[in-house]
Amino acid sequence: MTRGQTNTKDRLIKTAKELIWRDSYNATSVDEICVAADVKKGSFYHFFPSKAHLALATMDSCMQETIENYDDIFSRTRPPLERFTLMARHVYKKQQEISAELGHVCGCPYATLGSEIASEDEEIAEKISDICAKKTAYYETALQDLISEGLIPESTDVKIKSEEIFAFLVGQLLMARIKNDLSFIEHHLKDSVFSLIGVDQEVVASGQNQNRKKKKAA
Amino acid sequence: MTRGQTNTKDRLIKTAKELIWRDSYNATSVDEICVAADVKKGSFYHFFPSKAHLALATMDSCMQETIENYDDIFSRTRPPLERFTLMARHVYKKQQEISAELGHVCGCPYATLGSEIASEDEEIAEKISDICAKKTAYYETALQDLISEGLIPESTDVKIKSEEIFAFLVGQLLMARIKNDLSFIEHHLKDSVFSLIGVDQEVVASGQNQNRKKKKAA
DNA sequence: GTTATAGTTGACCAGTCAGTCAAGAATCTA
DNA sequence: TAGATTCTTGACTGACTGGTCAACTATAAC
Repeated sequence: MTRGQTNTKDRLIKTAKELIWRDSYNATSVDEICVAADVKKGSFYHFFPSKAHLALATMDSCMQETIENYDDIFSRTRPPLERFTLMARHVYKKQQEISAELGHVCGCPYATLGSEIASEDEEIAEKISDICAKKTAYYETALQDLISEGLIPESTDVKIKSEEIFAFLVGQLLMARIKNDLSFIEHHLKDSVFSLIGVDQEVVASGQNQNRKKKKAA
Repeated sequence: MTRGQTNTKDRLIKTAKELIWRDSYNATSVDEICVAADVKKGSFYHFFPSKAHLALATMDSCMQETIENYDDIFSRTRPPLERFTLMARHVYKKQQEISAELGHVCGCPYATLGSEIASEDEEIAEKISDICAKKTAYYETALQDLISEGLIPESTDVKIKSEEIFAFLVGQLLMARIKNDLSFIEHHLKDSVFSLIGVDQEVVASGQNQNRKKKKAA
């Protein structure tokens, strides 16, 4: 073999993602990852100079997936409120899926990893800060569009508001992980986010009616 | 010595609290705790049957402190909004203090520990769920009092709203830990919580003016 | 002063940790 | 076919892990 013709590296990343996400970084050993991925330790260190570098690679992989999903969910062709509705549903679906697969609610992979080693590994902490900035950028655009449509006050500080939304999601996901319980996310996440955004639910409801009427009329 | 005349156990708890809070549970070894507390390993296992039991003890210690603070902050003799104002200030002060002492923003000790080992140690996960319930109970009472005073709508679901507040705080503290930056908490936490509660800032401002007027009149 | 109890000490254990390395196998290019 | 490159293998290392233990000391009650 000369170049990238095996999937060893991908297998390592996929396995590590699951094990670290389910348990934690320090509770997951390189040996454990290797056994689960059916890769010998020597091969591991052929692809990654250290365990921390694998963790970075898993985050890149997660982020790539996130971007694909968010580019769709937060597409500017959608009405801005629908974007948040879709996001809330997506969060729940994803968590349910992972919970079924790994046997435990896992929460936000970035936050879990970051909480654990942010104070010890600067490179990882920086990467997570970067990811946070990328995610809040989606919210910012949507909030700006909400202002344009007159659904939230013009005085709204979209920068601050989007950080609030992000922190709220991270917090809810963390509690879901600790309690191993997705019911709040399933039943209340959307409304909570809407309330946090500061959008008037009645206005929204009437707005949706208008849309329905328009569609019917068309 | 016959009984409780040394402070070895307390020293272990205090040291463990700091090290686990700053780094993480799995990144902090029993040896490390013992050296930092100047306690021999044999003594450690005289007081605690396992490392996990020490972690439980540190949480009890933290919670005791929290209760002392919250019993004051959330005293029903205070106007309910003032309780949240004081809480926001207390969170910042506490974080600043710990950050100065340990060299890094540490966030919420329960959430950090819980995020790391909730999926592996049920006893700890349960204890954290319990702590969460105790904290949200303070919020619930305050929210109920806000309803009584007509500052938030009667339709407010205090159970859900208090969980939202809790998750929001946990999320903000987690981001502060990852970014090692307290500026959001310093400058925006109070207003964010108020906005989340759904209290009208203008009403509040006029209400405070009324209070001032009353005091001046008295 | 004897004895029971509480606390201390440091050597010790088996297992695990992240990481190394030299030798070999598989594939491409020349 | 020869050589270069990429990947694989498994044995190995030294440091560290949580935890044990028997001997020891300090204290208080009798």
